[in-house]
Amino acid sequence: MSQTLKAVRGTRDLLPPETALWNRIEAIARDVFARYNFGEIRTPVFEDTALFARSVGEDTDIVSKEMYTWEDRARAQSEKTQSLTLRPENTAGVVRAYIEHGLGESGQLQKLYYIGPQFRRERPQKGRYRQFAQIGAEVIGPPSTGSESPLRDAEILEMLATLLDELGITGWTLELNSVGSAADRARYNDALRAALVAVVGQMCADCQRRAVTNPLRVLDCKVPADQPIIATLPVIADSLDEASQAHFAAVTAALDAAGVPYTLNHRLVRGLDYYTRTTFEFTHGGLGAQNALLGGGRYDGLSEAMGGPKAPGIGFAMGEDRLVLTLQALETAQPQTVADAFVAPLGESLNPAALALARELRHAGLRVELGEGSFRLKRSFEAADKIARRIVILGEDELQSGILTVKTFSTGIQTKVPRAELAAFLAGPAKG
RNA sequence: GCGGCUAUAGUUCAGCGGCAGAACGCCUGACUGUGGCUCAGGAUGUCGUGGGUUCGAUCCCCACUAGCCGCCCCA
Repeated sequence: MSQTLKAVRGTRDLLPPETALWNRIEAIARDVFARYNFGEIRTPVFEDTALFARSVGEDTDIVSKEMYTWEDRARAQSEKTQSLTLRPENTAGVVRAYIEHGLGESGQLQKLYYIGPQFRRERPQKGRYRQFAQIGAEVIGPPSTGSESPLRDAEILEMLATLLDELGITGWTLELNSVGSAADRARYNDALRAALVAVVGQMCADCQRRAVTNPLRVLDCKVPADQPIIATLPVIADSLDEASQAHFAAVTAALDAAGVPYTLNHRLVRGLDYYTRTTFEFTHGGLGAQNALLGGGRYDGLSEAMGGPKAPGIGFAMGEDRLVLTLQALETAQPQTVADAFVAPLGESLNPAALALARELRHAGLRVELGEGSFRLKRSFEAADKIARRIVILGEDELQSGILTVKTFSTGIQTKVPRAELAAFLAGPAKG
C-alpha cells in the first residue's frame, strides 16, 4: 500500500453520487446570491504571504502555524524570490482585488460571492480538512454607498437564514454578538486583562495561557470550573461606544422585523483579527466538535489596514464540507440518479446504429446509457436494471422495422415503440 | 502541535501464536433475444508499511503512515 499513491492527508476525492449533492448546494447558493444581487468573484488560490499576515493577523493560529507557505524561486538573476501562500480564507483576497481594481471608484456597493477551495494545515477530523471548500460573500464599498449601514448586516444575516432554509438545513442557530470598533475592542481587551490579573490563577492551564496571548479567547473556555469566574468578567457590550451600541441595536431591530431568529452570545469572539462590530455564527448540532456551519462579521478597517481606501464591509464564509455532512445526516436516503434509458445493441455489428440511436435520444434531452453489442442480452439487462428505468433493445429486427423493443423495469411491461415516438415514450412516467 | 481508539476481500466487519473468514457486492451457469426472486458454482486478499520477539506472527512488541474521536483553533 505504501507504494501506491494516495490523496495526501486531509485531502480527499469527492465521487458520484456525493458530487451531485455538492452541485445541488452550489446551485442553490448561486440562485440565492443572484436574487440578492450578488455577483461572483474568483480570486487566485495562492497569494503573496504578506496579504494573509496583514489581514488575518500575525498572531492568529491560521497565520502562525496553519498556512501552506513556500518560497517561490527566482527564474532570473534579476528576479527576487517571493513568499507565497495557499489561501487559508478568501476575504483577504477579495478585499485585495477590491483595492487592486479600484472597485470602490464605481460608487456602487460591491456585493461579491465566491465558491472555492481553501487550505489550512490542521489536524484533520470530522468536518475539518486541509483542503476544504468555502462558500462566502462580501458586501463592501466606500461609506457613501451605505456599506457601513446596519441594514447591510441584517440583510446578510437574513440572506443566510434564507439560504440555509432553501438548502434544507433544519435546526440551525444564529448566534450574534458585537465586538465593537477597533477602539472599543482595544479598550475591552485592556479591561479584560486587568480583570484577569486577579482571577487567572484559579483558572485552567489553557486560560492562563490565553490570558496572555489572547484574552478574548478566555470567554470561549468550556471548563466547567472556570464558568463562575468567567461570569464575573467584564462583558464586551459594556465597552461599546454609543455608535457601536446603536449599530448593534439597529441590526437586531431589522432582524426582528424580518422575523429572523437569533440568540445573543456576548461570548462569541471570532479568531480573525479584522473583525469589528457585528460578529456571528450559524451553528448546527451533529457536526461534533466542529459545530459552526459558517461564521462571519463586519470588517470596517480591513481595506485601510491593507493600504486601500476606507471601505467598510461585512461578509461570511460557510463550510461547504460541513453543509454536506449536515445534509447527509438530515436526509434519510440520498436520491440516486437514474438514466431514462439503456440502449442495448444485439451484436457488435449494431454498435454504430446504437450510437446513432443514443445520440437521437440524448439530443431529445434524455439521460441515456449506451451498452455494448458484444454483451449477451442477459448481461445488458442486468447492467441496465441497475442504472436505468428502461431498456431499449436494438437488434436486427428493430433496425429493419424501425420499431424498437422497450421494457420498463418497474412494471416489467415490454412494448414495441416506433422510432419516431421513442423519445416521447421514454420521457413519460415509468409505467408501461 | 498534544491525547484516546482504529487499520483484515470492492464495502461493512468477525477472527486466531499453526491452511484467511462471514454478509453484501462482483463474475459464471441453469436461460445461445430478457433483468429483478431462486438455485448451483467461482474469484475475492502482500491481513496499512517497516522492523523486532518466536520453530512459526494477520495475531505479541516497537516505530512509521493513515483514518476516526477529543483538545487547540476554525468553516
